[in-house]
Amino acid sequence: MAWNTAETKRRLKESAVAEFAAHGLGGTTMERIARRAGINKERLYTYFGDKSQLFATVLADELNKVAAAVPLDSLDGPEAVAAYAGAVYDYHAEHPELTRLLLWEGLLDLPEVPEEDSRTDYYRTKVAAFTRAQQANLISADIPGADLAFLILALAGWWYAVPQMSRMMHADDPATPDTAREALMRAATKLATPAV
Amino acid sequence: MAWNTAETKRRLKESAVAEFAAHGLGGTTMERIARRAGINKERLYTYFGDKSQLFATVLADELNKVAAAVPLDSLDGPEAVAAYAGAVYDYHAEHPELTRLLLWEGLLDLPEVPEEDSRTDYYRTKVAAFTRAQQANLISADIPGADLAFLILALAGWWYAVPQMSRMMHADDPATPDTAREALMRAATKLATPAV
DNA sequence: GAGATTTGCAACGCAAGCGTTGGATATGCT
DNA sequence: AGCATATCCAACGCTTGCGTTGCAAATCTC
Repeated sequence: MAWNTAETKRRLKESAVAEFAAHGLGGTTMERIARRAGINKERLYTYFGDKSQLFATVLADELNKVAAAVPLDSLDGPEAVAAYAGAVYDYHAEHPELTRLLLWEGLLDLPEVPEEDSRTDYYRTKVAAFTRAQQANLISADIPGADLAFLILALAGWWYAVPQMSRMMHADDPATPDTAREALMRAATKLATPAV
Repeated sequence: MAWNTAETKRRLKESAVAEFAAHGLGGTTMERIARRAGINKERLYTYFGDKSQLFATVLADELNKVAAAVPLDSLDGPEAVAAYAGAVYDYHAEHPELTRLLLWEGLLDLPEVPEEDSRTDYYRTKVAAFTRAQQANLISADIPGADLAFLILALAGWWYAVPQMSRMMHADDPATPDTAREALMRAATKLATPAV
């Protein structure tokens, strides 16, 4: 069997993403990352350094993807904002590991956020799309662009951050992914619609 | 010195809340909980069982508080909804540990949510306040009450769930607690105002 | 194809942290 | 006072999991 370092690294990182997303930094063991990948534990150390370095690497690589995630060029009205919110929601549904990594990063309160610069750039383009649409009077301007963009992401992400709260609040009439998505899009539309 | 079991238990639990909130289940050690409380580790085991039982106990006790947290009797209009959102935001600011416990609980994805019944009751009263206000035509009814209530909490909580995202999105014009609160209240008002 | 280099792994040393035990000190009961 | 019981803790055993080492197999170099 031919050497294939790149593939080995890829498999280890893929496995690390899954384990860290599922159990966090503290709950994950190097042993299990290696076993899941079907590769010896020692490879992790030679390729990625110790556990916290591996975690930082995984965060850096994967969370750039989250920031870049859903494309957003221009917003021509409240409906486009709602469509964006829906797309973000769908992205979370398709990539639960990345969402969880993002939340774990928030809880860990790291002094330095990995890849902060490039991620900031990605977010900046999203915010710019909102402010541009506001200046063109296409969507409501009574909430600052950065805040509006952030709150739209809040509406889409909260379902995944505290699923147990959703369950308890919808005890009498359970939320399905569809009803949640529908509510979210209506809310996004309202936030983006100018007040009369 | 007289025996004071109750006080000892209270101090241990207080310490456990702080440690679990700061480091999560995996990142917390029983040793440190005990040391922070100035009490021997063994007490934890006789009083609360093992680590995961202690964690469950802490969650059960503290998260009931979160659910009950901000009183909400009746909502007489969109401004009242905004005031409620602001109060929830303030509560998060004053009790960051409890917010973090809530988020950790969400990430752990426990099969059974501790104290689910009583917490559900608390949430039910919040949702009821929203649906009642909707039926009385005091606030917008185009988003189902439970979803609206849930999304209001999303707006207030997201800042604490992903502070790093807030920082990156506000890179050009940093958010302060005040601007965040202001944006949140405007958003809440918009969500609660009937469409024209 | 001999030697150097790289990739891989089983087995190990060692530290951290969980949970326990044996005994000391304080309180309650008679 | 004397016996029983409850509270407390220092010290310990033992498991888990981090990070390493020594060696084998595969690939590259000349």
